[in-house]
Amino acid sequence: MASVNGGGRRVTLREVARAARVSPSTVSRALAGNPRISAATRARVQEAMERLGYHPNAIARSLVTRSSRTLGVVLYRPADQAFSHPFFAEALRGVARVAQAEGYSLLVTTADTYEAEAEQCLAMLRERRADGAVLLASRNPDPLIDELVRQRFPFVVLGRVDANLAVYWVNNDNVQAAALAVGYLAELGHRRIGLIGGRRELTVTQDRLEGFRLTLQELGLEVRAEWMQFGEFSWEEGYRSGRTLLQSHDRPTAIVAMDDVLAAGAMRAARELDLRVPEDVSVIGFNDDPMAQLLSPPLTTVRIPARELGEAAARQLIERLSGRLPPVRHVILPVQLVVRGSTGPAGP
Amino acid sequence: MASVNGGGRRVTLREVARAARVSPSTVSRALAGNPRISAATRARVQEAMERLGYHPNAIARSLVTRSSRTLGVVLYRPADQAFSHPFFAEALRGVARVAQAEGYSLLVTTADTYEAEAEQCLAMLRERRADGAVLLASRNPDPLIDELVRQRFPFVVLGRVDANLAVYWVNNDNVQAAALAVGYLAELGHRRIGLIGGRRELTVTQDRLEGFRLTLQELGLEVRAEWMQFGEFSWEEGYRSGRTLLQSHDRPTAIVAMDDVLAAGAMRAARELDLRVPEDVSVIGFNDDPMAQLLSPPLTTVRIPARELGEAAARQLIERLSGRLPPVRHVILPVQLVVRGSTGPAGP
DNA sequence: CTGTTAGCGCTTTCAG
DNA sequence: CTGAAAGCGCTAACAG
Repeated sequence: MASVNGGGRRVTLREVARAARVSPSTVSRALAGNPRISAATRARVQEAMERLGYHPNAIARSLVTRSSRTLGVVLYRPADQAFSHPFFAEALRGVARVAQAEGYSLLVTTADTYEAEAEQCLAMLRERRADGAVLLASRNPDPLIDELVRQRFPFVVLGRVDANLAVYWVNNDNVQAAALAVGYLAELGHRRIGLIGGRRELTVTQDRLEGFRLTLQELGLEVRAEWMQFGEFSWEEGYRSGRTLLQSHDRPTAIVAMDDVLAAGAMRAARELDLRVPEDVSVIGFNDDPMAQLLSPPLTTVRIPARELGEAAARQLIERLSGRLPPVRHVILPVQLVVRGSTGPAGP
Repeated sequence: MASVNGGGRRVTLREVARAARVSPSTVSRALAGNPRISAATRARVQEAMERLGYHPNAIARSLVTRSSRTLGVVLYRPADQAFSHPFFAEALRGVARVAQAEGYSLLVTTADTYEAEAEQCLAMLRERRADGAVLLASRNPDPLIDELVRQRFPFVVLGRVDANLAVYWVNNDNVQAAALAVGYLAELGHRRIGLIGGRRELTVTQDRLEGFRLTLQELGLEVRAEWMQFGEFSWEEGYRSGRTLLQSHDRPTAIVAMDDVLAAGAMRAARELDLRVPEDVSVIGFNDDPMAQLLSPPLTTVRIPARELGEAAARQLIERLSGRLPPVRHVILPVQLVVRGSTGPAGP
């Protein structure tokens, strides 16, 4: 952490050049590690840089290279709780890790509405603040994605995208993930299975819903509208939905919650209604948030590799930016059923 | 989301000027809302900008204004779990909200070690990628803070800072917060009180530890080294520490965990050892993470206003950057005891 | 191997 | 009220 220049004026490349008695371009080359430069001059330049406490101005460099080496991250936050949601936090961590390893910075945008979010994301790219973007979710339809495609901005989506669009995305098979959950509950003997879902415009909700319905139908089980509730990905919504499902006369014996946070809310609702988990009602979540094992009973869940998804997204985006178009445009990561204590055999 | 220019080349201010038959400076003035410009020309320029789909290049602007209108956020992450920790997530959300409202972007850095974190933070500022930084935690001693002061970079710390340094910070009174927790447990009749703390180099740990000890001494209660455990702010550490404390022969009847995540781990340890909470052991946490109310029993905790702290930090930094030095350099936000089910009277 | 010459796209005096 | 000129700090041909 050695430093020299004490606060005020910054040292410029020009001054280093003067001090080292070379031209600016030579300093620039030394900076870039250009091999076409003699060991002697390189040393002189190095010495001058250190003596003067020089640090290159990234803004100036960006202006000429037309690259900020910055990745924009867009958090869709319909409920104004994006950072706090464990899934997004983990995904973000994955993005951050890869970005950092590749020498990229992260510019994070947030907004209160989808429209504002979209506008900010576009502004970030148009104004050259970021070289590309990773969208931490997708909806269907998604005007932002259409616009990004039209403007030919580089971006990667964490989620599903209309197959007609030539867009990079990373995802897990959410249809199959939901099938896994339903299949497991059916194996345990459950025949009345309820659902607590996220916002219907999100592709993740749509896909898991499809997996849910298809599997119920395949197994010859009932798909009842009043056993399905949708809302924000918050525990309050899970709680509200849980109460609704569990208070109905003909209540389900098992609940598939599309998110561990929703599942936690549902479990709380069950407790308040004096229903035991899993004896009276089984609950299964998605994600395998760290919190899942801390609930009592510990939550059975379909593990979604959030961090890995974020890492894969960042990696794809960076490869795309560096011109190496990866051979595949899509990455699908596997999910895994994690059985814990919140699920059990159906009652008689 | 209207757009014209289709992907490739970007429209520059110069081209707008040409199209509107004015000079570049006039376009620049129109952009800045400069009043010294006639309504007619302004309209012509506006029209040209829209017709060509012009968007100013933030990088070029930054180069000349010497400001990126970007705030750097530094996440200290000794345990490589910063994003995922509810407290940091909430604080970050507060920072993001204010930044966005004031037209600032957020550049987030992460690293695996404290040293790397510090280096990246300095680089961010030296290279002019960010105008200032908010540090989401503080340690004592903290070489990064010393260096930032020496380099006269604008920054705000969320935490306590050596009183000799003229540094902006926002914090809560952690000594008092811990006193609140211990006082409450003592009121319930507990006389053997254990502690699960975070890393000892963090000021938050140091302050809460001081409040813990002082209050025990004032109340004439024992301060036993073997009743105090320290580690990362992770539930695994809370679990490990909880087991250690609760397995000792002469175990405490109450535990102060310096963080809800630690408390959750401790409660899990209690459950595994067949100790009931709160009948056999009371547990109290800090923060009031959303998760706190989902645990069973719901967690008693000292609420720390994480989001408000983040907001205050961002606000201070922005005021500092805009030259309006706020009258106070420090902000202290109040905490609040939230009593739930994890604490109860001491056994006989 | 090194220097010279032009900019990157914008803002900002300074004249008019 | 508007334009001309001069950079912000750096990189990148193109010569030598």
